[in-house]
Amino acid sequence: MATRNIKEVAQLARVSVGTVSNVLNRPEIVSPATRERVFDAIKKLGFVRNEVARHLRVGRSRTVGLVVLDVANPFFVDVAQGAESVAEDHDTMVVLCNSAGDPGRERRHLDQLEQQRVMGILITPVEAENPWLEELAARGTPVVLVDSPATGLQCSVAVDDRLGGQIAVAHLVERGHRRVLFAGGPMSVKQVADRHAGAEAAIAATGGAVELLTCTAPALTVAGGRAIGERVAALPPDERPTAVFCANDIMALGFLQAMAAHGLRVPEDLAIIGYDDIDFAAAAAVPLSSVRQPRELLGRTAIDLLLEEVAEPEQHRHRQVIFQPDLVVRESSALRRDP
Amino acid sequence: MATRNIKEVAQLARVSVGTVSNVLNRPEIVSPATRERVFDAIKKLGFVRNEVARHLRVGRSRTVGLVVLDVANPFFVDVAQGAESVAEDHDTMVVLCNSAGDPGRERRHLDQLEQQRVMGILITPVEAENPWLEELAARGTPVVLVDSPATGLQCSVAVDDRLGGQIAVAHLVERGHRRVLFAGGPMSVKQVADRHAGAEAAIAATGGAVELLTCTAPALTVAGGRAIGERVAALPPDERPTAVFCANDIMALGFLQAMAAHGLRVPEDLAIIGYDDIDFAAAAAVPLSSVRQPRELLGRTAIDLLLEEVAEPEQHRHRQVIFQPDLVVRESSALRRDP
DNA sequence: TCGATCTATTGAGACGATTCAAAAGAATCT
DNA sequence: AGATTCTTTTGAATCGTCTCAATAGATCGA
Repeated sequence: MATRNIKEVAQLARVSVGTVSNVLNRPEIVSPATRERVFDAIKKLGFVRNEVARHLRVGRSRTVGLVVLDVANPFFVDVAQGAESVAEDHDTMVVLCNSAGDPGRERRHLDQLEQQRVMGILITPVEAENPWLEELAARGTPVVLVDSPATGLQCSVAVDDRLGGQIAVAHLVERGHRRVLFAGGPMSVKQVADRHAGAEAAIAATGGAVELLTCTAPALTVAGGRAIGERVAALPPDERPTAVFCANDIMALGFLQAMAAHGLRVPEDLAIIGYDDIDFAAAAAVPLSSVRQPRELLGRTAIDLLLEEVAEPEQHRHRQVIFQPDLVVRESSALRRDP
Repeated sequence: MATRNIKEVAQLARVSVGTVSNVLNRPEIVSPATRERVFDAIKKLGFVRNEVARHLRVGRSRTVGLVVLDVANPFFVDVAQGAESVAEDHDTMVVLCNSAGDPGRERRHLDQLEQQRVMGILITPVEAENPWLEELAARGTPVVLVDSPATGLQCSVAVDDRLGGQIAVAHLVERGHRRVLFAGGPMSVKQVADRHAGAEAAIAATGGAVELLTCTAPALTVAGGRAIGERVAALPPDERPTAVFCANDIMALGFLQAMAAHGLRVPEDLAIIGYDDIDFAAAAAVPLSSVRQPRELLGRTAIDLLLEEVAEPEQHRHRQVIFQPDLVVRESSALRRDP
């Protein structure tokens, strides 16, 4: 009930409010005796500094917003943890927002964050083209794109998704598969489109020897993967692909569930490879092959770029950082088959 | 760079700041003509309301903090989603903070949230006894305990963990196991202690026919579960338990990995049951039996209680809501064995 | 003892929005 | 027209903290 303010502390310690503020912010310029007196008063009253007022006055916030596509996807949790580990060292708070792939929710979160005058925003945008984001940046909130390459107007941190798609499918081709399915989500999601493009490139390199099917779910979720799995299981065996490349691991887990439910064996009847290499991939019914991304590093780098921009807004040059993915082969795609 | 304020808008629209504020907050009392003029000015300037100043003046925040034990545990992600779904309807933001089971981190998050003068805090505390939390509440920030029963001084939402532990172990006993291991974490975590107590109760009910071993890891993580699994695998077969009850699902997944790594079959050599029934449990190498908790409901109820307290602080009576867990039997404990 | 320096403390504006009593303007009635 | 009521608009005060120029007090040298 009783939220004390600096004035009450000043009164009790018999000093001016300016002195209390000094004790809080530059204790070294205050004489030890008064400092002690002020600390006592603070403790006695249970005074807690009002960061809202401070922020209003100082004009600079100590929180950054992180807007992710799906908090239920451990990939983003790891990205968030990477970001938070750096933020912590800078006495900064990361607030995690979930757009859940919905542009409306994303927009609402961005509005809120801008209204709160956060120090900056890290975001994995729902849609590649986002004029709203550029306006936001133009109005003065630094934005760093995460897991999505920027066009030069902003900083970004990403992993080469095209390359990732390529090494995934090249691996399946190398294992002897001649009929490969890409199980993805909305192509409007840049990551999906890029991974698909990589897959196509790998197929093209075979000179027509391998066929690529494409099937998309409304969202990159366990349910989405399961739904595609159901459709595949329903196909006559000779039309069925022998391998599937899922746009991410949680879809792959869903796909795997569908296979199990229909008695199809992985990798004997059908090989699976996912994307992200989340921890649960290794613990799946059949340990999943996957394309690994440096998840925490992604988050750490993103906030590094942001802090850099905030520290020196004038001489800051936007940068696009790109990491390389790599392949992790596990049981789900380990089998070599004769074409 | 250019963050406009209400004054600039007022200037451009040739009205007073009071009128701009009215347009923003009670547009109906402003004449249509001026309202239009103000909206135009807002759009032209790209004005975005400064929520910080607003909050300072109004004294009430539109954000609540949610401090969880482990964001990497999908259980808490689901709780968070439940909370957020309700918050959204009240135009409120949920900021998710991860204590990662560390009292220091928890404390720092609480400090920050209090300094930000959040509307309230939902928390799964690291330690059962937490005087700090009570002081915080006494100073005026409403607190609701999540997944941890309160003593009456606060609101809380929990699931009966003792009952959960009991039904889990009773199920194993019923399946014929006579040597059961409880794989837990620090007993200072209330949930762990309660589930363990439930397990003991189920054992006691057998009148000495069944033996309970207990083994704890430093944290309720995949790695923790794997570590305990390693130790179990290293035991001579006749000393090995035939069933294990893990304090949560992610530990169970780790335990399962260790079994697979050492060629022990589940459930033939050893049955496993977890806790939480996270989505990944059903998708595990061997689909996991688990004790299900109403995860989203937990989050929704918690924020309901908080909003209730905030709405009517005077006549609010603290309440302790308790839900019942239930058993989900899957392959990992399906086998009946002869004692 | 009187300045000159240096150190500690003070207190009056900001910061940007909201509120509300009061003023101004419009509309209605006699 | 003048009085009365109703509708709009105004602008000063406020929220809690920080900043910084100004002041007070202490220390030192001559």
